[in-house]
Amino acid sequence: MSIISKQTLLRMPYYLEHLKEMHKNGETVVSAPILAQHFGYTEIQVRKDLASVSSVQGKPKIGFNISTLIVDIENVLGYQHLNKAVLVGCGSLGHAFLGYKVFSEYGCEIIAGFDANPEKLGSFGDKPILGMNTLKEFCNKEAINMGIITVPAIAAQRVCDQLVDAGVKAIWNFAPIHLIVPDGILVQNENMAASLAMLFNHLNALK
Amino acid sequence: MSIISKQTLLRMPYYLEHLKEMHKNGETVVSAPILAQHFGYTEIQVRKDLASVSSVQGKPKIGFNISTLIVDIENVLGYQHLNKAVLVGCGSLGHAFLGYKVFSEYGCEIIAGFDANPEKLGSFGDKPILGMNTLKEFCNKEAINMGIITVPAIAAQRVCDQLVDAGVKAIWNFAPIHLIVPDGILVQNENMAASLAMLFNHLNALK
DNA sequence: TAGATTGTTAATCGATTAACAATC
DNA sequence: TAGATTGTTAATCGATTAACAATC
Repeated sequence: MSIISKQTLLRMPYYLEHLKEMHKNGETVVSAPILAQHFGYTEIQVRKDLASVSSVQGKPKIGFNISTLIVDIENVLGYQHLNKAVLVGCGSLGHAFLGYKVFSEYGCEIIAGFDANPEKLGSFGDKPILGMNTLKEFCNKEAINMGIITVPAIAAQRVCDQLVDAGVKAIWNFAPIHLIVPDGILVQNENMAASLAMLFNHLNALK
Repeated sequence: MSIISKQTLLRMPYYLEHLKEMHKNGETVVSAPILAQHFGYTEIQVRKDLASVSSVQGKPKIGFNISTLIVDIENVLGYQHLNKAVLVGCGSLGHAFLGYKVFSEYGCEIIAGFDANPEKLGSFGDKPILGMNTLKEFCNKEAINMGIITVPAIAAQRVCDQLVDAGVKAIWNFAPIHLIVPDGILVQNENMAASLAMLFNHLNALK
């Protein structure tokens, strides 16, 4: 187990999903070449990826124990315990995330939504939707260090500042805008516009 | 205007957003150092990015014309015309996307949703929700070449196969699974699990 | 033993950054 | 002209791939 590069980390959820599938099918060991073939990666890349997360060395001619690998990857991904988060911006995307149970499988539990619009306050499903004036107090009380931004671009920087002020250290940003944050705060951008750009670029190249 | 690298392409939506903001504020020219400072990029990176998309060379001591850059970037990103897409999987995330008007600003128009569950068929807002048995015919008739997958992991590969069979050439995949596709089909993965992994990794490093 | 798979060390590749000459 | 900003060519860096020895 060595230091894990960013690119390796991004591949881990795919390995995890597939290993769980294999485990369900009763398989117990897996080798780098097998995984490489499935994913269309090179053998060497898979071997390096596994080496960087596995708690035990692989066995020549055999490979890796699937159950052990699953636990190792879950640890690397931070799935040991549920990480609490707040979400700001309860529009259509925000609502979807509040009701999206899949996040909890990835170790993330959204415990409350916030919105600047008083008409949106109340609750959605089992999650409360609170006013922005209570954000800081809430985050402090609940020891929240992750925030999700699903507001329009124009409002995103202000919301970001408020989250930082509330003590949040990691921000998942769905607004298509570059956020300015102090050192030590991580902004993970989920830029739909950028993804669409990749797709259109591919389609245009076909013509 | 040269060939645009993948990384450069991914930064373009952020430049575009900021340039539109500057334009709205009445500014007419912008230089690489100005943009670099805003985004926290290096001057040289911004200069290379702009050089690879701009239709005209920048002017020493002045910079680039904002309006021209905006048009150039929109062309690169494929925003000239609305690209039609279908969405498969009308759960909470799928519903959110069907109602998410922002996609149209990024050049993407979802014209119909599809679902395997007969109870979900009908419509959502102004978008029809159709059965999977009509997917191929619909895509052919409407000349659709982009599909969005928002089904659970377990169903994703089968849906992917059906989209490919329906003639789709670009797939935007929200299921946390590696999809196997023939050559020439682009899969753009939007892996929420991977993003969360980056965020948790950062948080864990703080402890 | 033979062969498949492992881990390690070196080479390649793409992207970023640095150095510098060109220009308005 | 002087100085800011440009584009270009070279160096660095991180990630991927290749080559190869170790091992069950």
